[in-house]
Formats: sequence, structure tokens, C-alpha cells
Amino acid sequence: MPTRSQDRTDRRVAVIKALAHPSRLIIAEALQAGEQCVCDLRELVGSDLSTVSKHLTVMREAGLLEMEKRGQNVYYRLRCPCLLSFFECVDSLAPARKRSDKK
Amino acid sequence: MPTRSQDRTDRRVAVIKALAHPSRLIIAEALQAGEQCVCDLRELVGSDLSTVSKHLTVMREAGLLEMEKRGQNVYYRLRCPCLLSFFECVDSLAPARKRSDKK
DNA sequence: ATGCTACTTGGCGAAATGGCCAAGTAAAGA
DNA sequence: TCTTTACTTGGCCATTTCGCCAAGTAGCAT
Repeated sequence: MPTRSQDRTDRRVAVIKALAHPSRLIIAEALQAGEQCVCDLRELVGSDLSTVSKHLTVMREAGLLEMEKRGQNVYYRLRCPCLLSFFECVDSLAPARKRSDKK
Repeated sequence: MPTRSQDRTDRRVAVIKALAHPSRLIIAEALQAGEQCVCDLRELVGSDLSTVSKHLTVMREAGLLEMEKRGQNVYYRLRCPCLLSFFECVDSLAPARKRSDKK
């Protein structure tokens, strides 16, 4: 059975992994200034739209981002305004993902 | 040619990746309390000594750790006492790795 | 309805990562 | 000297991650 501290470590690792990619880090940095739609982020990172969408899913499932659909656009924003006080943030994110078990 | 901000992003990603693994995160957390030798860390994470050694190499090359050999032991410690103010730290690590190009 | 725009999801090959074992190195001890 | 302890490094295989293309969904416009 997983211990309490393993849970905490796994949660931290999920968040850190969600930042551990150049495109995803650039997205996170961009979103510090405020929400953006996927097509703007696509232009920013320069990858295929499907690739960007998958990066955003990873970040959202880690608890880093939340999304909102308005009109035909989907806007993403940081759930955590911290990044600078990173680990405090990681611990505060607690439960944010649900969609299936992902593991 | 890589831009200045690409360099910064790559450096940040290297540090974040170096923390984006359960064993490495556990090591980083343990080292916040002070330096430890490889065999102690091996016992802590429970993997093969060679595996732990490789994890430590990744962390050291990212600039997170420094090592010192004393007697038959090799001691590792955090170069960055922050982790809590994570990104400030990332930017302050600047040049720490050299050994070949690693990419 | 049809079409367009803005996505998400599935699939698949390519590349990176992680783990162990085995072999090599270096220092301390007998 | 030879042995032991404490690593590091190389190699290889299994798993994960990444990126594209292709196909599917949803809302707006005509």
C-alpha cells in the first residue's frame, strides 16, 4: 500500500513533470501574464495544434491549469499563480485531476 | 541559432527534469537537511547503487548538486538551498555543468 | 442543411528515459 | 601485495514520452 508521503511525492512529481518540457514551460510562463486560448499558445510554441492540445492536457491533469470554453475558443489559465514559490504551490494543488485514473 | 531566452528555457527545463522523478525528488528533499553519501541515498530510495549514481549524475549536471569525495565516500549536497523558491533558484544556477555538451 | 474554425483524441513510429547487471576505478585496510 | 568497500560507467532491454497525421466533436455562420 502507498504511504502518505509517497502520495505527496507522486503529486509533486506529476506537477514537476508537467513543467519539465520546453513547450510546456513556455506555456506556463506565458500564462503567468493571464489566460490564453489554444490557438495563441500554438503560435507561441510553434508545434502542431494536436501536440499543443496534448501538452495542455498533461498540465491540466497535473492540476497546473484550468480550462474554460467560451465561444469556439478554449482558454487555459494557471491554477497556481506561484511558480516562483513553486513547491508551496505544488502542495496546495491537492486534488485537481479526475478523468479516469491516468495511471 | 538558439536565442537567449531559449538558453534560459533549456536551463530551467534541465533543472526541472532533474527533479521530475520520484527517486530524484526524494533525494533532493533529503539533501535539504544536509549532505549525504551515495550509499545512504541508495538505502533511502531503495534502488540499485548504479541507478542511484546515475540519478545523481543527472542532478549534478543540471546544476542542482555538487559532489565531494572524502575517504571512500562521495558526498552530495544541494547547490541551491531553495526548492521552496524554486524558479528564483533555477535562474541563479547559471553555469554549473560543463562536461561535454550533454545534448 | 453545409461549411468553417477551434479544438480533442487515436494511432503509430521515433527518440528519450529508467532499471538492472556486469565491469571498471579509486581509496582504505590487512 | 591482495581484498574490500564505495562508487561510476557501459550495455542492453522495457517502458514512457513526443510529435505528426488523420479522424472526430462542438459551436458559429450561411
